Amino acid sequence: MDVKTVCLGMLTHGEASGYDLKKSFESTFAHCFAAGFGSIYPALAALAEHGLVSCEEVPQEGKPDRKVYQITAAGMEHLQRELDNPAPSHKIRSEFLVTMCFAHLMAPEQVQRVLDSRIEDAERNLQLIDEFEASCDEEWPAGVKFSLEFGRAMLRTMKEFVEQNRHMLAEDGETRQRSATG
Amino acid sequence: MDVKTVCLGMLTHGEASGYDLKKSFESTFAHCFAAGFGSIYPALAALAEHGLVSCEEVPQEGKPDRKVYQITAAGMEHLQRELDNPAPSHKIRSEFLVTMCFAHLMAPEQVQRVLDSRIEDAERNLQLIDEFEASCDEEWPAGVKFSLEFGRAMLRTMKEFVEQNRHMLAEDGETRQRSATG
DNA sequence: ACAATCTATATCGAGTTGATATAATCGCAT
DNA sequence: ATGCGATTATATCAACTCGATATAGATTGT
Repeated sequence: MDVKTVCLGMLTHGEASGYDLKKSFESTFAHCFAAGFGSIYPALAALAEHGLVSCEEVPQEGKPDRKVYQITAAGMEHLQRELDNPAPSHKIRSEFLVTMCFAHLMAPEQVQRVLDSRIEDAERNLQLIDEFEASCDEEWPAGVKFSLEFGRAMLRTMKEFVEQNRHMLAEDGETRQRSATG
Repeated sequence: MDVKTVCLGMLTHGEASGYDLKKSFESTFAHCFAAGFGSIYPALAALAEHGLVSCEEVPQEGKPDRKVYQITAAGMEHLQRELDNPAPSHKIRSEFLVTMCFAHLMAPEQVQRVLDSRIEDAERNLQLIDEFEASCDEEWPAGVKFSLEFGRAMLRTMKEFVEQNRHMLAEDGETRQRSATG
């Protein structure tokens, strides 16, 4: 599954422009799948080329034309085939955890800064989910709610884990210097 | 931070070939950072070109030469600068969660298959962490332990969440058909 | 009056993914 | 012994993604 498929899925909620889809990536899907304009626009172009979406160009004075995309019957079929994968992936790419693996090469203050920023990031993302759910109660299908609650549960665990285990990396400035400087 | 930096970090544990590093990506780092040969070999080549690692070609009869890489002083400095990032990222890319967002477009049995496979995947990964920790108690720095325990905590939450909330997606075959077929 | 932010599209280089190719050796079962 | 698959080991390639950058009028805030 790539950005194309996710865009296709988003279009089942109704027609949208690339800009609109970007907003979905930053709200509904923020906790599970990121995509920038550099992926979205080529994806929409490819979908249109294969007849999976149709595009209506809405002229606007001054601004560039607003290109509004709509999923086609062929697109709907394609999406359903993509959703047939029995074991969709769930991947982590964590500079944070890699960094922590090398904590013994870092200044202790830097390690604590990194842990603080991870907690802050988790809190920020929890708040985003809260705000999103508050702003649109009811209208989303159960799966979206499931996905958001999943994200919330993971973020809570992340925050609590860092808070409760940061002492593992709070060196007393003795172990580190020995091994770092020989 | 990219694959280059992670390879550099891995080499602080001692010299290794691209093949050896791949094994690290599949064990110590499996829960936080994936990389295949298509990333690792170009990364090592680029690191060697910039003098951040040195390469010793060990000829082997029949097999291609084994290229053993070692981190240099310049590489060590570079690594430490990379580790200075105060807010390293932690990214999710989840085909699973995207799929669940569109559960209302899927056959109910397929939804349950996907949930089953997610639980199995979590169990498999928890087991991998258990095995890895059992096989090498003591020798890893605290940060690696922290990172592994973090992975374990997240996987446990994932498994429990799916087990306890899958009923949200267990439709009674009534809601779905109405909205799917009109 | 001016700055910042928003709407809106698009491109590009660098980096990554996943598949594929090559080739000898090792363990094991028939 | 012979054959099979797994392991050791490197490498490439097309397709895809990321993050930065460019453009440009409209709106909102100070």
